[in-house]
Parts: sequence; structure tokens; C-alpha cells
Amino acid sequence: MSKSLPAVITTLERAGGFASAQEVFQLMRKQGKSTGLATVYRALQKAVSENTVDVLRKDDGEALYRLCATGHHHHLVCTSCGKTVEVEGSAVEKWANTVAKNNGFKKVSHVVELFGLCQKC
Amino acid sequence: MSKSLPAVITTLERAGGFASAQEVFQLMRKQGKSTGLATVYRALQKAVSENTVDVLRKDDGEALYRLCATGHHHHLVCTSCGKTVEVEGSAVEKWANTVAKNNGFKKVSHVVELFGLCQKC
DNA sequence: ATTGATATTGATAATCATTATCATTTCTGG
DNA sequence: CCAGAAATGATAATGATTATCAATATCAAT
Repeated sequence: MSKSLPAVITTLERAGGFASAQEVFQLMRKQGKSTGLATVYRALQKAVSENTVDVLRKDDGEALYRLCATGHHHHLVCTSCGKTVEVEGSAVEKWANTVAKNNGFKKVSHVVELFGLCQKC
Repeated sequence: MSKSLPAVITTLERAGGFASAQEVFQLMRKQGKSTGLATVYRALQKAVSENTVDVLRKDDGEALYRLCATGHHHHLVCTSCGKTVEVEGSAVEKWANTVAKNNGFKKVSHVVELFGLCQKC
């Protein structure tokens, strides 16, 4: 499950490092790369699980994938212009794990997103 | 577009103030309230636009709605049975504000939800 | 009360991203 | 080579959300 991954990642780079699965698929098609939609999804999921790609959701629920340099982090998104800042959150990580343990939960994941208005807006 | 809104909000309250549109719909049905799925969606959207309800997304992209009037707290939700625990998060609050300030953001809000498997599941 | 204009509802169909299937192709080691 | 495993990709299935639209409720003004 890995021959396609590099091509997908490369395409994601060319797209500005930020695109939906569908967009990546379309792009690869236009560039002549024969590929299947399912393969694109598989590659992106793999990349996400390896923390080389980051996923977040548009308002309508569509997933957007983005290359991310460093491990796990969260986002600070401008609700007006969409500008996004990557934010480190090890403090939140610890907090989440503690809370989970205190309540007997396992396999915890968390969703942490910050919204606000950036300087320009 | 408002006769159904109260009923929807009430149901959302009964659900612990935290549920998906589909769940709200099912609940209303079980309680004998005749209603349509589309109406539930419309009511929830209205509520969101009026800031009486808050929306966030599960990992699979499904939208979860939650009352945002009742104090501010977070949730630890079992992804299997749906059991929900309310969690205090002043630590996260502080963190969010600090991060926002450091990046020049104002009017910050945040979405923090924890998911995992509870003891039974 | 009765009309007529307007807004709301809700069943149903349409949309669209994401997943599952599965036959086919491509790799791999022996 | 060759079998077996892994990867691919076309296609179908899933499931949440949205659009459609006829039927119904609301309400102001006569």
C-alpha cells in the first residue's frame, strides 16, 4: 500500500500542500497519472496515520488534507478569511489523557480547534 | 421557520445537550413527535446561526450539535455506546487564550471534544 | 369568519464525499 | 519462473446532508 503514496504526496505539494482528496485525485488525472479514487483515499489515510499529513474539515464536512512538518498539533483558524496557524498543543494532549484515564476511557482521541479573528480581519 | 425550533432544542437538551441531527430526529420520533428530518436540520442550522447551538465534527465528518448556553464545559464521548461525560476544562481555556494572543487573534472560541471507548465497550 | 399571501413543514429524491468490494495487476521471495 | 501476498482501481454501496415541492399552517386585512 505504498507505491501510490509518493505520487499522492507530490501532488498534494503541487496543490500548495492543501487540498481535498477529490482535488488531489482530479489533479493526478490531469497530470496524466492513472490512478483510482480509492487509492488516493488510502494513501492519504496512511499519510495521516503516519503524521506526515494533517486532516481538518471544511464547514460542510469535507476533509481537507495538508502536509504538516511537525507531529501532532492543532489549528487556530480565522473565521473571516480562513487563515490558519498551526499550534502546538502538548499541554492539551496531557490534559486529554488525564481526563480520559480518570473516567476509565481508552483509545482516546481529541478534537481541538481554535477559532477567532486574525489581525487583518 | 420557527415552530419546530423549540421542540428540537428541547430534544437536544434531553439528549444531554449533545447529539447529531440524526439522533435528535430519532429521539423526537420515539417521543411521538411527528417531525421530518429536513425540519430538524433546518432548526439546528437556525440555532447555529443564532449562536444558541454549537456545531463540531466527529472524526468521520458527522456533525454534532450542542447547546452552548449551559455554562462552558467539554465532553468525553464513547464512540461505541455514546455515553457522555461532562468535563471541566479551565486549563484548556487558559491555553486557548494564550495561544490566540500570541498569534494576534481576537474573539477566540474553541472546540474541544474527547472521544474514546468507555469501560463497558 | 373568509379570503389570500406567505411561511413552514415533511416525505421523498438528489447530491456528494467517503468506504467497501472484488477482480485484476503488480510485487516479492524462494 | 512461480505461487502467494500486497496494491491497485473501477464500480457499487453507504450515509449524512441538501434540495424539491406539494400540502398545511399562520396571519393580516377585509
